[in-house]
Amino acid sequence: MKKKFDPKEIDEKWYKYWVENKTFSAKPNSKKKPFTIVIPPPNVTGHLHMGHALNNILQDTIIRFKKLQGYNTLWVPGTDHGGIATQNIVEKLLKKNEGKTKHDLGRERFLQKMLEWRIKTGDVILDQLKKLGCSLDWDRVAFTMDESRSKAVKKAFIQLFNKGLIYKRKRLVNWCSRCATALSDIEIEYEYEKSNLWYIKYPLINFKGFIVVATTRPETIFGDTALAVNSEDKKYTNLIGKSVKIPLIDREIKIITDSIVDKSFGTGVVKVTPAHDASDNEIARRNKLEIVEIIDINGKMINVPSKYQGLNIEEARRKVIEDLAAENFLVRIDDYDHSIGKCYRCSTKIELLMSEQWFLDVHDMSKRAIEAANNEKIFFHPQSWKKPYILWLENLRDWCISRQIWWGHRIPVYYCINEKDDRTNCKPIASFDKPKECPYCKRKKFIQDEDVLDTWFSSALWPISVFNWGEDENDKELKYFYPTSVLVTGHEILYLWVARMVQFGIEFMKEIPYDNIFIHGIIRDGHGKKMSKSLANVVDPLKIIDQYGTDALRFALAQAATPGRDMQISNTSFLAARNFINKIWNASRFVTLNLKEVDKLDNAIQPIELSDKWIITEFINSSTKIKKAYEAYNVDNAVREIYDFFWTKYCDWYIELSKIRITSTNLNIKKQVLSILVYILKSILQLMSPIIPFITSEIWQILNKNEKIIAESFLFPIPENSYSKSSICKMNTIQDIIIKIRTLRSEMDIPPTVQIEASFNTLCDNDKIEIIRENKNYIKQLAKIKSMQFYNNIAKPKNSAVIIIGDIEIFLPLEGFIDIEKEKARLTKEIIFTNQEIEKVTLKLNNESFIKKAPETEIEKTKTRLDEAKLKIEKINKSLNSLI
RNA sequence: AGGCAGUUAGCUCAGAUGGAAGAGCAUUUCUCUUACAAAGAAAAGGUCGCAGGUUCAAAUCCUGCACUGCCUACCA
Repeated sequence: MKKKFDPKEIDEKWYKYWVENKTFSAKPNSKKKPFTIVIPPPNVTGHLHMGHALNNILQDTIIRFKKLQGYNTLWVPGTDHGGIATQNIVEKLLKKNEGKTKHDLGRERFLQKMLEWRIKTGDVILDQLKKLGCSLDWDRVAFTMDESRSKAVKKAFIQLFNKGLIYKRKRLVNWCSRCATALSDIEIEYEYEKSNLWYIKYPLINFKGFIVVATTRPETIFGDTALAVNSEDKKYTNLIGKSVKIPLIDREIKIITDSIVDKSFGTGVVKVTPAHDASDNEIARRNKLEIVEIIDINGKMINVPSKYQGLNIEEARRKVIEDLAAENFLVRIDDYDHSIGKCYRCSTKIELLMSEQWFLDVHDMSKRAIEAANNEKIFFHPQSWKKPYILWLENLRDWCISRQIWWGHRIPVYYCINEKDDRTNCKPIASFDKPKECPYCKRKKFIQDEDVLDTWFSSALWPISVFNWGEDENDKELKYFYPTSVLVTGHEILYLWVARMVQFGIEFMKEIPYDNIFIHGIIRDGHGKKMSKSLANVVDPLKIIDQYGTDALRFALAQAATPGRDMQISNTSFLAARNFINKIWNASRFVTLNLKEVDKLDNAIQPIELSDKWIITEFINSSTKIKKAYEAYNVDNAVREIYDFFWTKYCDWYIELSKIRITSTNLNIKKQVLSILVYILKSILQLMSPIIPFITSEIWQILNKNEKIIAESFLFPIPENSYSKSSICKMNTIQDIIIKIRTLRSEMDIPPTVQIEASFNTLCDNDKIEIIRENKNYIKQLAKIKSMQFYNNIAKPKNSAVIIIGDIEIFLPLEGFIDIEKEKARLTKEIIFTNQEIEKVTLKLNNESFIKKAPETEIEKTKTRLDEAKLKIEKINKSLNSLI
């Protein structure tokens, strides 16, 4: 083994091996249970960021662990075409490079450009996933717009269409004028913005005076079709049913009532603009109001006086305010902050406007998706996400699935057209290809709907489309691998994606797409800020890999990933992880170096000494915890347990103690301890391998030479432990003594190189002293003790320090080192500390209720504490007296 | 406005079923002891956000409050 661990070389070597040997390819096998994950497909434009790294490392860890357990595991890779986001990028490039817009090229040539670009840029992110070590089955790379996935989309659409669940209707939709497309409700991000409330007079008709309305959107007065007040608002009771004139245009509208109106906001009067506001639209529906559109899809004013016609919203607002003020309609302007919807892809302000769009009726699907969670067919990890999921589904409105962009799955709906190329009145037809003949009018000419589907429509089909549902519903692979086992995702796409997959899974497969939903947190930087390009606080995982190695990155992320909690991650986390990886390397090096000197090891382990039994017992306990943690997707707990066991138990104690036998000239003794060193190392390597596959693969291979690689091995069974509790107890006694001697040495400034003597004194021999006698080599080795003597009831030798453990006194004669004053101070401190303990425990024991109500074991424990403390005080006092 | 999470050592975080406060990093002191100075040994550091309550016993359970973050929402 090399002295220095070089991750780069090892990472590359092992990934290449896995790919070449198809280590992670899976086929249906009726004799084995499947465990399946489909990757949340990253966008084709994507570059690996920390969020991806975390998400995929967690998936990889889970799937690798399941493989060790003997499951037929499959992890399906793929990418998403990414709709608007991707089109935006290519549009920008087109503008920059050729100065053209997509319209200059036309739909077909623009799509051609997109495809060219896609081929050129390729699936960069998939290559980056390889760098992370992801155990994906690379023979199955899927893309949401490839042939099979496209078939699935069409098939799903047609089925829903024919069921009457997809319909086209003119409705109020969220509109991004920059992307020139409709967006679904959840594609909007709200941001607080400083704005104003403008108070505008609406003159009453047939009466004197006016009514004042507060609004954030003065430019929309042209679209008002009513004013609304709350019927319980006494201020306005006598105005209900009266009419007012809209300022600047003098159109007449009525004052109506609606319960939605908040008496206490503004003046308690709402101007109702049904074409451009969601709640106003509701009011209009309830009150059968007219709808006047005044903003078009380009964000320009329409149906307004010519001086405003064609202005954009900002301009129109400025002008309207100016004119209102000039004509004395403006009463007051208040500062007002409110949240404004913005496009989640380009941050343009969203306009609400009337537009004809395709909608999917989600009523029944939502109901079934809610049932699945309520009936515990789907488990959330952590559970707290179940409620938001259900709440969201309960309030879900029909999904606007059409987008007015070009990049995506074109809606497979065809309209028959007449000789003049105008649409006929025949019902549109949904079909895979252009129909041959209209079933209604027998015409043979058709045009296809111009719109494409929301990206998330194809994403929602992902768990079934990757198994070729589009081509064959009875596909062998679909039958075997679906439903998948777990979905691993961040909470930001719970609604956008997860809930919809459940809906579609139940709709098309009659079965949920996965049994478990594992939701992890978002990664923040060292200061708790969300990582974003604008804040320039993005940490590039590839850079971390470069700096510290892939395993270090993986380890740090896995450790931070407490389910459902956002996490801060900074350079020190990676540094600490790198140090641990390094520790694994060095400890393994110690084992392999010594292995060289013996020819062959027996496979069977022979625990002989206390430390052997102890480490095996500790390993059994730890490995049980680690497995449990993996099973529950608590990867962070697994990491912690691994870290603790390996570093503080295996390295700090067992390896150190093993050196006594390792250096023995008796080869059998050496082999005996080596067999256990190797056994534990191999076992813990297996348990580590899901998190840090590279270094564990390498060391495993060095230890095993011609055996199967670690990724293809099966977890060792947990050995039986007949010596469990006592070995831990005994070892703890020894450790306690060693630590206390070390502490004393440190306090007395005795250099580590100086060996000292120790006398153990008791009133009578007991179990403890027996254990110490049996394992005195351990104390000698780790506490640097030259020789140990055992006495019954002797006085403290002169110039010696004392350590008290139960009824045992350890005298350390420290000629030349001991500083009497220092020792006095030390013992006095001990006394104070112990007295506090006595006080606390006595108080507890004097409490009658405690004696009466606490369980027996607890009382016993407390009594023992008191006895020990009293004994200790007595002995310390004796020592202190002898010092004087 | 509602919902959900968080508040534990200087920093980042662990702490099922209530029974003596834990880790890593940073700090201090020793040590190149034959795997490892990216290390070893040791020390210091906490009225577990605040206020009540339940209990013999609360970081842990309950209630209220404060602050932070996220999500949802029709406040014009």
